[in-house]
Amino acid sequence: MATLRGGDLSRLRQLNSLTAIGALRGAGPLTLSALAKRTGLSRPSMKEVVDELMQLGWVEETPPAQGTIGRPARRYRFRASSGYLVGLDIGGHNIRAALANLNGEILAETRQPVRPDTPVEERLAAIERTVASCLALGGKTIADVWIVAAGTIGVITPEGRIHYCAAIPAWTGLDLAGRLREMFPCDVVVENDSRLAARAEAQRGTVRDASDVVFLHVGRRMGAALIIGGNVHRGFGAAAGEIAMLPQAQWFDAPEHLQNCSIIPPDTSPADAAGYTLAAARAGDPVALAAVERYVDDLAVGTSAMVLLLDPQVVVLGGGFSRSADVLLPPLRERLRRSCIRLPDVRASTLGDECVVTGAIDYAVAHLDHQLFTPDVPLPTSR
Amino acid sequence: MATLRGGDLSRLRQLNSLTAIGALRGAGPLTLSALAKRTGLSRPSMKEVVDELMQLGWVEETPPAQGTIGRPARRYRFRASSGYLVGLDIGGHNIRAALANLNGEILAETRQPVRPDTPVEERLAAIERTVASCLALGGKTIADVWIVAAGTIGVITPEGRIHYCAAIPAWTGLDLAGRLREMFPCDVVVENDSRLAARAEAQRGTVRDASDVVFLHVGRRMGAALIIGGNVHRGFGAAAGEIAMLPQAQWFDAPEHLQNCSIIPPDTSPADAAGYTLAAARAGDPVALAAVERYVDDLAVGTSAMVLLLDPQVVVLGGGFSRSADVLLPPLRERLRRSCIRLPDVRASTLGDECVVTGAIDYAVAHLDHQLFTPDVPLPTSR
DNA sequence: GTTAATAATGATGCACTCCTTCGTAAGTCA
DNA sequence: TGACTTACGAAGGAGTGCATCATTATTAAC
Repeated sequence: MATLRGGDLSRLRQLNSLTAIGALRGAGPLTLSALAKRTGLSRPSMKEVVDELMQLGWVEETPPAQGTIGRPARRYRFRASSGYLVGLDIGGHNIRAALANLNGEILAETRQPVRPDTPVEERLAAIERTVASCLALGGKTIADVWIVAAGTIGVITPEGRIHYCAAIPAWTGLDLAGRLREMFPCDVVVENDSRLAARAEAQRGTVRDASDVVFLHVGRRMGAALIIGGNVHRGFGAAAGEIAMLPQAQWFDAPEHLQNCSIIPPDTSPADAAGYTLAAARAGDPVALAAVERYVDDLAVGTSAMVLLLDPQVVVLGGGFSRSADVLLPPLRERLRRSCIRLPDVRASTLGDECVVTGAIDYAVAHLDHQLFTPDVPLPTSR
Repeated sequence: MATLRGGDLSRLRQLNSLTAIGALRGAGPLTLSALAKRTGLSRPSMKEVVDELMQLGWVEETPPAQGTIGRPARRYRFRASSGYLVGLDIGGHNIRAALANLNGEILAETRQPVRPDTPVEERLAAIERTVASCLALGGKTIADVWIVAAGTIGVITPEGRIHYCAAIPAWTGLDLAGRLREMFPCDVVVENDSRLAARAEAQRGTVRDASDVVFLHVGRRMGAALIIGGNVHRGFGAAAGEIAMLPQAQWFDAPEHLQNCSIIPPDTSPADAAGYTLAAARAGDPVALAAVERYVDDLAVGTSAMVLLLDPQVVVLGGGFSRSADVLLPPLRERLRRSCIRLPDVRASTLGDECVVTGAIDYAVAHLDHQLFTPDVPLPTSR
């Protein structure tokens, strides 16, 4: 009720225009009648709204559907190619970029390996290269891009500085948003990677149906994010979800159980170690199974805390280890059943390694929506 | 954006009416011009809105202000006495009732002691008596009451059953909402007591300015509640905030440190034991201070988990022990500073023992607002 | 006591948005 | 080719909000 406001007749038109845009973005091309039905407006009114939106460049006409009875209806769709969005995943070992249209449909993706100890300037240069190649792959230039949304490991400030980053030591203290703004002449937003992955999960993953979700970002690093009331919870200082910092949660070192298991061949690369243990556990190796048990024990402590505190509808296991959800979920469920009041639905993520960069695109879309739905914020020209 | 909808012209009027009601509820009597200024509408339009609201019985005129230059303006106010609200705090040792008008202004309060082992039927009878005497005290009858909002210890289901209650053993399994509905011929809502106290704190307490808050409900029982984005977070199964159930949080038995301190005289009643320890600690008794340290150690573990997870703007210490905030807050701050990324503002509640019953009234007001702001929900007749 | 200043009131006309209705147009099907 | 179906477009009407202006009630100053 805080934000509920009436106003002018033009405000009403604005609301109806936005509802129409929302309907068009949600579903593919729609006829006027279909739009009217969805928004609750009458057809003539809808016509006027759509005419206006076409004039503003937000909506365009598409060829009518074939083979329908009666006079073929004009069809309209959101003009998703008025501008483009770039998503970035700046991780310890990889930099990923994605190019998407205003609907968040991904048109191109690129990836470049880096190392956790890559110096800052070199890493920033790699980011620029990755984005440039992604734009080239999609046949666009940076001038076509409206928003760059970047996700990175670590605790970030609301303004987009890296407050603390254990995974990329040199990252700590960097004004990432500032540096990216120097690099890209458009709107830049920066967010924690786990929260972006959670967003992707809520937008296109396994929890599109739920509005209260605990997202576990598990892999070589442990992270978490919360979706509350349908929104990714950011926290007052943009530091929500950092339960790994609590010693009692036994989270920080939990992956060690999997990465230092005695059955791992000595020449295995660190990137594959945990995978080896998980695969062995799937095959029934008792030592690996014991390691998994210990890992899940630790994982469950922090997860229980989150579940007890938030009583979410769903817990999602995402991140690198989610590929082994078949091994991890049953014991995790078992632990949660014992410690929680109500066992939430426990699911595995269906998004792969692109979850963060996908979430970054979704974050950019949300940012655009926010601008769209907030009067007084100037929009990039759409025509 | 999910709930953002345009619509009809009547929808616009509805929005403006609700904005007007909101403005009138927030501030005392307002003139037409003041209302217009607040809502952004023009004076003539405001007039029409107010006329309609007067006709519907939501708004009434009050005598004009004296001693103003120019023609005195008519003043209008929300007709808070169109109906009444009852708040209930059903605790282990006390039942409290409050009667308030539709603005949430409390007109009468009553209290009746009970015991944790009071049988269910007897306790329900006590509830009925407490409410009856409260109504009598306020000069109203149950027919004047639109909503009864009840808070009680324990985990409740979304439907208002007691899922589990450690403090009142016989309470577990009771369909509290159902029994109260049999008792009172009006709308009945049931909520966890800590969440109600948090709501009171957000509405009239120390955190009116913050939208992300961790509320610690500390006393002989430990509870917690979260305010996220300005809303009290309830959880999918209405079981949010139950971090005390997590063994690692060391919360459940934390009050024992204060209640079983060796310096407490043997004939002290259990209700006063912790208070004795806290008072001794304030006076500098080393044994009491050590007990307080141990208590805060435990309290800080669960609090750290919540702060790390949610990154709230404020942590509020409420409940019975908040009277000793001067003793508890400094060491709690110290612990949190060490374990958290960003130390939130740590404050003491200013509401006393009536925090839950006050919060129940605020919950009833919120429920009424919800009905007001949700079309299609029939309202109690207001005229 | 009279007059000027101030601020609210009430009435009028206008602009905008949405709705209903109806005749017309453009397809499919028999 | 004609019947049927569906969409289009235009016209008229109702509801809502705004700007404007003459009127009214009160205070302040002379």
